[in-house]
Amino acid sequence: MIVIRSGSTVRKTHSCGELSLENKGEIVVLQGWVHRRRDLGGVLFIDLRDREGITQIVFNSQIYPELHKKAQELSREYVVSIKGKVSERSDETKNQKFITDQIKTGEIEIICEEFEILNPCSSNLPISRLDEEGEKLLPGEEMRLKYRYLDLRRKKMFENLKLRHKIVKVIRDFLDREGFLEVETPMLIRTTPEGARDYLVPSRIHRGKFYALPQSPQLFKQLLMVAGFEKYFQIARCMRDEDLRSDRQPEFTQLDLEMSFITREDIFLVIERLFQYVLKTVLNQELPIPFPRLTYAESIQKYGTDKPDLRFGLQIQDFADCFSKTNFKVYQDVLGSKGVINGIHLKDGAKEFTSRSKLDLLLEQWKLKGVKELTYLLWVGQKEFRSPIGKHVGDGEKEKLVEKLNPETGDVTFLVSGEKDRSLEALGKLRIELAERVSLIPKEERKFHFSWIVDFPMFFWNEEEKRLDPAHHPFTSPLPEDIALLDLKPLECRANAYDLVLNGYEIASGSIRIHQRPLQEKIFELIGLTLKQAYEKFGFLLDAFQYGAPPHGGIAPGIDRLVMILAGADSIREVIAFPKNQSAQDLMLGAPVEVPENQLEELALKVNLPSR
RNA sequence: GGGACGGUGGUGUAGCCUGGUUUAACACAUCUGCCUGUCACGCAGAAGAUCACGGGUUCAAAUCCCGUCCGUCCCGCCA
Repeated sequence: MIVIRSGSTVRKTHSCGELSLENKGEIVVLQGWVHRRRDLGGVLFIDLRDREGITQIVFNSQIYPELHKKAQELSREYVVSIKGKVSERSDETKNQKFITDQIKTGEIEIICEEFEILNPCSSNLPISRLDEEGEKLLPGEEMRLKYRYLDLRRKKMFENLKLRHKIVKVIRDFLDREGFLEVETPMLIRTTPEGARDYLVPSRIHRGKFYALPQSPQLFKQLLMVAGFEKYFQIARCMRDEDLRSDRQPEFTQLDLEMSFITREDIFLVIERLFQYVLKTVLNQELPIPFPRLTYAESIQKYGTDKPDLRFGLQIQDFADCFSKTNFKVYQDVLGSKGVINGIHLKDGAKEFTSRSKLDLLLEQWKLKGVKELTYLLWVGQKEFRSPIGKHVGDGEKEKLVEKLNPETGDVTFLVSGEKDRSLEALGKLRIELAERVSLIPKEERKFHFSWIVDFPMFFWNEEEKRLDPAHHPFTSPLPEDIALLDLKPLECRANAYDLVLNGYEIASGSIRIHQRPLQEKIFELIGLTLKQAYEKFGFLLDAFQYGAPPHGGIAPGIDRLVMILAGADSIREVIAFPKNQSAQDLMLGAPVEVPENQLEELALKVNLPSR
């Protein structure tokens, strides 16, 4: 017989995380999931779980034989309503695991007097262990995503999303107090020529035409500045149809923020204070401000990337001076052709690279990655090293190396020679690999190193299209002192743009915008948009600029990455309730999916798949 | 689009290099029985896998080779 219930007639009086000795003797009702059962024959223990915690329920055959018999039915993940008396556990049977500052349920148990099964659960659960101890037994991500509602029952996932909620709430509280106004901007907008691929939405009313989903609310927030809102923010969803990574999803959330009548210093200060407040409120951690600043050029030179992980040193050093008079043909040629010799000195590297064969293996691996110019010096004394290029290094160079590095036995120096950008990029990646291999980044210890990267170049050269591309976006203003370079050497012109970097992740990007029409027109021209094209695409912005646009600028921190780092997770999927897999599918819903012919007809669309 | 790694009962892994002594092993989950103080309960037992798919090599393929599909990570891409 199927019993249809609209729900139990009784309501829970407490959560599974709040009872303690203070409630001793009370009759309570708990409702939740059967987390685990321990059947000892005459006595049956049920761990009842809800989002707040776990409380032990006891069925005793001597006290309530009928109830004890009926309770045999209870199995994992059954949803039940339990009525019973809060009872103190004897000292030996108290569970210390559930006696903490926040939780006291290990002190007590519920002697069940009545229960109701609100819903049973199939015995073949695709995720067999939902407890914390079972984390190593978790199924692969495919399973977890397909049965996401089960995966989300796990404490870790709930905590991650709770942390996310708190962070977003604290951000809203802070910005509200600072006088920011949250404004919603449209999701159905117009496709833009620049940037990432757009997600398109066909229009039924205007057949053959399409909306695009926003890649960011960029233009709207600038227009809100023109409208005089002065301080705007939004927790905004953004969509970009590009390939995924562990820190990139096709739809993601940004704290979008913009201010008028300010300089970048005002942006820095408000963001620094915001993150200081977030860390204090959410993790009770002190965050010193101001954050360190690096120019883009410095960051590339010292760390080989524009998002350096500052939790450890291992800076890249320039070794050109050591080899300026070398007889080694390879290095002569490199230095003679505007090349560079850079390197990283790893103290006590021999504790990881215990033999030359391990170092040779590393060289092999990097050769496969396309970095042939990597070599090493393994120091076997304060003045002696073993190296594949050992016989090419003369006494003069050796002296300079010793003077520069002051090495000790066991140190390893890694050198990469060649074209500047490529070799620095390689060393930047090597730096991360070395730090991981010698454990310079302690995982348990939550360290958060924020830094600003400033003075980005205005443009990069796009070799395929033979034109300048904006490094940030086309509404970014140049540094005032570099405006003159726009005409002369645009590639040397620096932008008034900045990134915020946290532990090696870019977590925010922003700029002071252009607010004057002639300059905006000039930038469009430089990136290869004719005035006519610019008007077609961005006429509304150029129009707006002629009606009194205030100077303005902003920034957009990525919420998913921020929460991921604060949660100590290694993928943003761990902090998104319903994420997509790497091929951008929702495995739970089975999206994307074909649509019925009549739906396409209404939109005047025809699917034309290439045959293969 | 490219590269690396992986796909073995419901779930996670071992076995694969070096083909046959494996009736495909282990843990978790499931089912049955026993058990009154467990808390990742314990004990005894049972059921459950054409080893992702297709082809090839071989007397013999989970194991070697080729192709396809799927997953994760990375490169490209992400103003």
